[in-house]
Amino acid sequence: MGKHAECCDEQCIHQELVSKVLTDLPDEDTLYDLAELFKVFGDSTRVRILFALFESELCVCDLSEALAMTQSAISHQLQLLRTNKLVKSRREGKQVYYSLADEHVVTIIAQGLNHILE
Amino acid sequence: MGKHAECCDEQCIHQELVSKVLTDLPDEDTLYDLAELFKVFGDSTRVRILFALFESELCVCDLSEALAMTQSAISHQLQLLRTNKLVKSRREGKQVYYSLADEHVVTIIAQGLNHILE
DNA sequence: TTTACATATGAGCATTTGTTCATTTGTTTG
DNA sequence: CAAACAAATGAACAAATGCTCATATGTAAA
Repeated sequence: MGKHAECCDEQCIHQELVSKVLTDLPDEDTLYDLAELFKVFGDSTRVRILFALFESELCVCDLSEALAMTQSAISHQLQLLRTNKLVKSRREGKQVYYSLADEHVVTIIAQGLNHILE
Repeated sequence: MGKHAECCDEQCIHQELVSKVLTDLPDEDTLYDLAELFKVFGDSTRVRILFALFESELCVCDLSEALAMTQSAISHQLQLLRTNKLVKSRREGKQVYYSLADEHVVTIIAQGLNHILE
């Protein structure tokens, strides 16, 4: 005990509280996955892509045009969004259409907006 | 038009959709702030700190002990959390107690959990 | 006022991240 | 089949990030 908290004399540590925190903390995997999920929302390019998809499904080219970014940049970000199950894709001929994977995406972004708009 | 979408021949672009997306996209500042907010949640150390504060307010030393990290590392992250108004602090003697700034924090994390737990 | 303790902070460094560029893959049309 | 187009992908590189270490600041007790 006190292994990492050599910063202070342990007399300032509230042991009961710390113990409770330790038992109630989600497991490492959950914490990691949760952080990874939010990391995906933590980039304005990806947020803009998601907002764009609020309207309707769009192909890579549409997104590229709407966000004024290269096809490659958009495509890379779409892969990341897809890996994290925030968007899904559907191929139709030469084009691939992307859309939101589920309603969680909308809810999470709405909560975020709530916070920054105070 | 088509400035950045040299990837494709514009014949694949759905102009009406793209136009609608452009008018409905939030302004740059909002998008940036939103991404910045989620970026804060996008790190497992910070997520762990927030989870710990679900229990009760804790001093830096408690957090350092609970998360098994140095006081400096915790302190740096707390500053970031404070700057983004996710936690607030209260000094009591030599110690500084941190707690969640508001309920949005809980709601946002809950939504994130919902998503990863499918 | 000196000493000790709790926290904050700046600089440095290794790692991660987002974009670009070049190329490849998949699909349709001639 | 070859040619053209839409999208995906790997490598490279600059920028951002999170931690460590050393030190500074703020507070209380001796």
